Amino acid sequence: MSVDREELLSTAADLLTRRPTSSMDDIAKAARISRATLHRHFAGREALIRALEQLGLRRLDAALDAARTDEGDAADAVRRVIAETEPLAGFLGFLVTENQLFEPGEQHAGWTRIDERISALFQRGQRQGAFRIDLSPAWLTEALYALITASAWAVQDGRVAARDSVRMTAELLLGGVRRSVEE
Amino acid sequence: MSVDREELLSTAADLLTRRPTSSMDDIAKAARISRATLHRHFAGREALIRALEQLGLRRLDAALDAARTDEGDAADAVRRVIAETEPLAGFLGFLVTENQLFEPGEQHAGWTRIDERISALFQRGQRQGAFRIDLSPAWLTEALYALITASAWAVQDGRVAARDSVRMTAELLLGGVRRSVEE
DNA sequence: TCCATGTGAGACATGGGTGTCGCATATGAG
DNA sequence: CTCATATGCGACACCCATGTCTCACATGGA
Repeated sequence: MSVDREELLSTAADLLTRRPTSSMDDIAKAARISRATLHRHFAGREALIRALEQLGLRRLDAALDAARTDEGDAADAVRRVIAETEPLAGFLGFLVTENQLFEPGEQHAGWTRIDERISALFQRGQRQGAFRIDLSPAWLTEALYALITASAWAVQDGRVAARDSVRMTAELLLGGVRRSVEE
Repeated sequence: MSVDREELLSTAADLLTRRPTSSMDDIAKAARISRATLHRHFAGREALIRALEQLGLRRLDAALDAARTDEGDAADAVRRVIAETEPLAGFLGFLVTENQLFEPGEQHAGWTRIDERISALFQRGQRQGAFRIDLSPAWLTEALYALITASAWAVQDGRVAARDSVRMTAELLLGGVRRSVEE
């Protein structure tokens, strides 16, 4: 009888990832509940988006845990991060877009922790001599987000094959476009 | 007396880049004209966005011309592209976001010509042996857009210094994160 | 069985943006 | 100067999403 809040959030996330402009009514229909019930669980659209943001943060945190960012070779860790976050890419893209759309220039507190986890990985790579030091960890973190999101959209638009997505993203971020001597 | 259409579009572009959710009234105020006059020049918000898209395409075309994409070393040409498009980055980010928001999965015809110009540059680099061939030109093109936009947002948010923006973007795209032997 | 809780359906008011119109006014060309 | 054109201002209706409410119904536990 009662609605599973987590499942409701997942459904909303899926729908909004595909159609970012979906209304509360659309979301309710997708979850097979009435709009009234949706409002009973989330005070309003604002509250729903906030909850989705928290969901995204939890998922991203879990993905970073699974990627074991502080273990082994830094480059391999970056590859694992990309592989683990790839299923979240579309959803994260929605959150970033939503954020950029309604409060450009501001940054939510919840993301700083995630940023720091990723930034720490790049710093580790720099300390160990595997990564170049003339690119700031903050910029590398931004670039990682951008490439993961771009990859998801490119797959969605059919410009990149889904099976190549992770490799393309990782290889570009790690090695760049220029042909290198090593590897 | 008469309104300069180009100047009006530029003003709208500036405002929407800063505040993507601006209403027609906001745009009219920013251009110091009445909302009625704005509607006399553009049938509606839809038409205005379309016109802004055309403006973006023209500016991007001009930037690619200025970058002389088919001259000299391919890597240098990529650097020039980034340098020339950097002033447009925020505006292009708005267009991409708007597009992704209202018609995800679709691609506008006008962009394919631009895509092909950039893609051709990457292909040239691959043919000349300067660029690696295991990353498709289509993906590299997407990545270029993503990094330029991300760079603009990072600057806007204060996470990257404006003076480092072009270098950071170009260096990451060309060389990647991994420390390389050359250079 | 009885009752509390949660849900569905629909109605309702509200707010904000949009699109259109009429009318007064200012500008520039002839 | 005269007139056509373009603009400003305000009003109006319209649409859509949102938020709230009521009432009836279903479910599950005591």
